[in-house]
Amino acid sequence: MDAKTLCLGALSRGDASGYEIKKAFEEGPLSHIHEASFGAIYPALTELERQGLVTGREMAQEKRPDKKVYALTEDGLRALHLALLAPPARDKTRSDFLFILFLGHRVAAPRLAELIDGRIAWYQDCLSRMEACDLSAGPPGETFVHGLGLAVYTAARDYLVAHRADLLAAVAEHDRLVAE
Amino acid sequence: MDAKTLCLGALSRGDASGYEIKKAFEEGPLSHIHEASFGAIYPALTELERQGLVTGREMAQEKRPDKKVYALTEDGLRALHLALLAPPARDKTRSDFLFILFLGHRVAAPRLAELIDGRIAWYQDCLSRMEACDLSAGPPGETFVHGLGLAVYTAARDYLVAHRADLLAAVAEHDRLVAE
DNA sequence: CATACATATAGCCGCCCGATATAAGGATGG
DNA sequence: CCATCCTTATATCGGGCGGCTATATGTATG
Repeated sequence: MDAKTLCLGALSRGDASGYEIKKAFEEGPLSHIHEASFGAIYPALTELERQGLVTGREMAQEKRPDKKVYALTEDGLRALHLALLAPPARDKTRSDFLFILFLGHRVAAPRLAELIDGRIAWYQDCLSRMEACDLSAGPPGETFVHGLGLAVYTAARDYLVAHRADLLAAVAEHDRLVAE
Repeated sequence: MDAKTLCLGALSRGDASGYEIKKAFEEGPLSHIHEASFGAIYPALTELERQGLVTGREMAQEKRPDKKVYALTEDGLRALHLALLAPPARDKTRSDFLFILFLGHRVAAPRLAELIDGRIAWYQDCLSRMEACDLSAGPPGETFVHGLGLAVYTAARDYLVAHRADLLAAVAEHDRLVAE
């Protein structure tokens, strides 16, 4: 999915500004689903407006800078539906955390412990916020993905908690053997 | 992690060619951990060799094109260790599948069913291959990440199987209400 | 025998990301 | 009370990357 399609998708949930679209991908309902940066969002919105797939209107605000709010047009909704019918690209994961863990025997055990504990805390925090969300009145797709996220993050958190000590012991042992 | 660090990490497991490094990220032990393309790998290896972090040697092959095999130098190992100590960037996920599911009420139920069934089959296949791998003799980090992957993919597969019918029914119902 | 895939390397171009820039307002600490 | 940092808001730029094309040899398939 390119940045324009991601913006169309975000706008299909309701009118939003570039800043709000970024927030949706960064910490909102679309986080952990796809990525969209300011460097991609603003040019995409400009191009979508030029193509007539969205319309933008200036909105004055008090105590905050004015913002430009975008809305999907009929053409934009059609373009989104077409994009959703295209075969999805395979998922792509870029995890420095997993990469470091994978090479964990090259990292001091205390540092590994710190990373794992940080990740456990991050999962706890995510899960708390997700469990605090009531999506029962939302569209079924959003509810489904929310539940899937809960299941996956719970499994990951539980695995880290259950195997944390084993990994640290194994890394310490591995270091000991290598030192011999 | 940039492409050079990813290559250093891959080479820390053993000497390899650019093609083999790509394979490690595409379908090998590093798949689902990070991404590395040919467009990034070959320039990275060239630069790493120029910086003295790796050395490359031509290797003739029978019935196959000759290949260039790279090996880490001492400097390269040091550079890798430094990179592993840097704070990891946050994980990034780009999933067209989740994006389409999230907007699932905009997709025909039969198409959604097809996508979910395809994803269930994909998880089954991944899990079978992962369960067939015996990593007990491998470095502890690799074993840990392998176990984490198993746990996460099992949870995801189980959730899709358990909630598949509910989602399709909810989407059909959502379509019915929208049509009224 | 033509086509497709695997193995192998390389380069190119467009897209994207992270950073910087600008600006107004609130929060925090000295 | 002021400096600094954060939030909100938009925009742009340069470097890195990905996907594609290119070339080449060998095997597999229809």
